[in-house]
Parts: sequence; C-alpha cells; structure tokens
Amino acid sequence: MEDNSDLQWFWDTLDAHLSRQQLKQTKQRKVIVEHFLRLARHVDAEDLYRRVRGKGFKIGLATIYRTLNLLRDADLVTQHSFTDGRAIFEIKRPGTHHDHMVCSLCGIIQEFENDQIEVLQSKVAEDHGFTLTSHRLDLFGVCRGCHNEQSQQ
Amino acid sequence: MEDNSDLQWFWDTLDAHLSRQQLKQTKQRKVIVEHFLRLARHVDAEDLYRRVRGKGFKIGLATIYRTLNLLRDADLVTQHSFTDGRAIFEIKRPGTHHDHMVCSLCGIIQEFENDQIEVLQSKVAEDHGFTLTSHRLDLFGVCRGCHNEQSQQ
DNA sequence: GTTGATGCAAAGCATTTGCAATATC
DNA sequence: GATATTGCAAATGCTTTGCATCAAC
Repeated sequence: MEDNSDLQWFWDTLDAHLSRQQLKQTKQRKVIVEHFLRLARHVDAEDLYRRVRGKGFKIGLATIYRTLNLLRDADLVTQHSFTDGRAIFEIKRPGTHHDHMVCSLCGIIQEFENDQIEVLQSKVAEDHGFTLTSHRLDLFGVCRGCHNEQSQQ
Repeated sequence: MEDNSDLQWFWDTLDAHLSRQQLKQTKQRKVIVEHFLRLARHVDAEDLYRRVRGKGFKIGLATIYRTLNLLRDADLVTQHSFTDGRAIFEIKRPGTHHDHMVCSLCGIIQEFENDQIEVLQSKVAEDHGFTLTSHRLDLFGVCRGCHNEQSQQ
C-alpha cells in the first residue's frame, strides 16, 4: 500500500508542470489525481473512471484520459500495454526502474528488478550499435496462487 | 533474405493444420501466405493488404486479418506490438527464439538472442513463484545508421 | 475578460463480425 | 450438396477530438 504522505513530490512536480505549461489547476484534475494515487499500482482509464464516478463525481471519461495523458507528459506516470488493448498507467518514481511479470490467469502484475538483466541489455544494444533509450521486459506465466488452485483440482 | 525453398515446412504445417481443423484451402489463403512469406520479416496487415492488392488480387482486408489469425492459431506466426497500435506479424520457426531491438527514428527492427538474459528471466520467475510461459523483451533506441546521420548535422 | 478545461457526442483507428453470396470439399 | 470462406459494410473497443459551455487565472 502507498502512504500518501510520500507523494508530495508527485503533487509538487505536477504543480510545476502545470505552471510551466500555463495549464490550469481544476477540481477535476485534483479529484482524478487523488483517486489515481489511492488506487492500485496498475490502473486503466476505466478503473479510474468507475472509481471516481462511484464516489459521486460527475467527471467524463474523456477528462480521465486527458488527465492521464497530462501526467504522462509530465513524466509522472508510465504507460504500459500488457495483454489486451488497454493502456495501463503506473506512478513513475524518479530514479526507479522495474519490469513486470503478469499472471495470464488472474491478471495480477508483479514487479521485479534485476540489474544483471539490465547490464546484459546494455551490452546487447552496444554490440548491435544501438544507442539504448528504453526497454520493455514483460514475463508472462502463472502466479503461485493460480498454480496452486490448478493443482488442487 | 529468405530462401523460399526453406519454407516447405511452413506450407506443410499449414496444410496439416487446415485438414486437422477441417478448414479449406482457398485461393485467397494461398495468395496471402505466398506474399507474406516474400515480404519483410516484420509485417502488418495493411502492408500485406497493400502488397496483395498492388499485385492485382481482389482480396479484402478482413480476409488478410482472418488469414493472419489462422497462421497465429496454427503457431506459424508470432504477433507483436511494438511502438504504435498496429499488430506486427513474423514467421515463427520452430525451436528458435529471439528478441527485438527497435529504432525509434527509422523503425527498423533488429533481432537478437541472448541466452544469459533468458536464464536470468527463468530465475527471476522462479524466485517469484511464477511458472513462466512466455516473455517479451524489446529494446528501444537509435540504430547506428540513424545515429550517424544525426551526428553529421 | 482571456485562455484553458470540461462534457458530451462524434470521429478515429485497428481489428472483428454478421450476413448473403460463393467456393471448396 | 453440405459447410467453410469471402467481401463488404457495420460493429467493436479503446482512445482522441470538435465544439459550445464553463471555470481558472
């Protein structure tokens, strides 16, 4: 779970981005971001929309998308695309990096870090004359929980 | 470049799949597959559609999609999704595996293999109690050619 | 009072699907 | 002749956009 007090940097960076770009602080943006920060780590637009509507706010889905795109532009969230066509958004903490492991059965997303893999990736890129800017490593499989359920049947 | 004579296994596997599933051999499928095999290694539906139409065949885009999905179901092609929303299809040779490096400037896709990375992935999955079924590793960056062009300006 | 933001409905885009006509087995 | 396939247009699912209204600066 995320402690909201840790997230001051998020709001600060957002404020900085808004004023730098001459964008406005609005009630909708505040509400959407508040709920985004409280939701699970990996969220899609529809999740966020349902949550916000469920709490009684009359905010359109387009505004959810526009706000998530704003956060992406401010480099505050990362946008992923795992199994289906949906975009998944995740808070991006400066200076951190991790990859993802997705369970094909329950859809749970686990994060992991592996420096050795990172080093090897850089080496591969270098060997091929590539100047690496980013990468994406997703592992797909069955998580322990689902695996146990399967074997009990 | 691909030597077509190497691809007998592809046609054989396809024939086997068709008869096993009680599907029919049609002119459209033949034409689409022939052109798919002659095109670049990484192809999207629109590429294939344009190529086939350009050669004078009156085949609908839906049939292209249906055929590519058929090949996917027959385990003869892999479906990727790199930068944009398009699906990219690639011949899948049995017993081979590689990952991809994509140039953000010219879009060129280079393949690479790295056994050490594969081993580390299995280890990571195991450490997290995951039964690994597949993975996706894409590196993004600037290829040598584009990098040289940039520095000359 | 300017300028950007919102909500809604409409448009986009890649892909899939329903259906009547047609080709394959 | 039964059944799968095709082409087309319409539908889909996610996301973006146009525009008139509204809120923030």
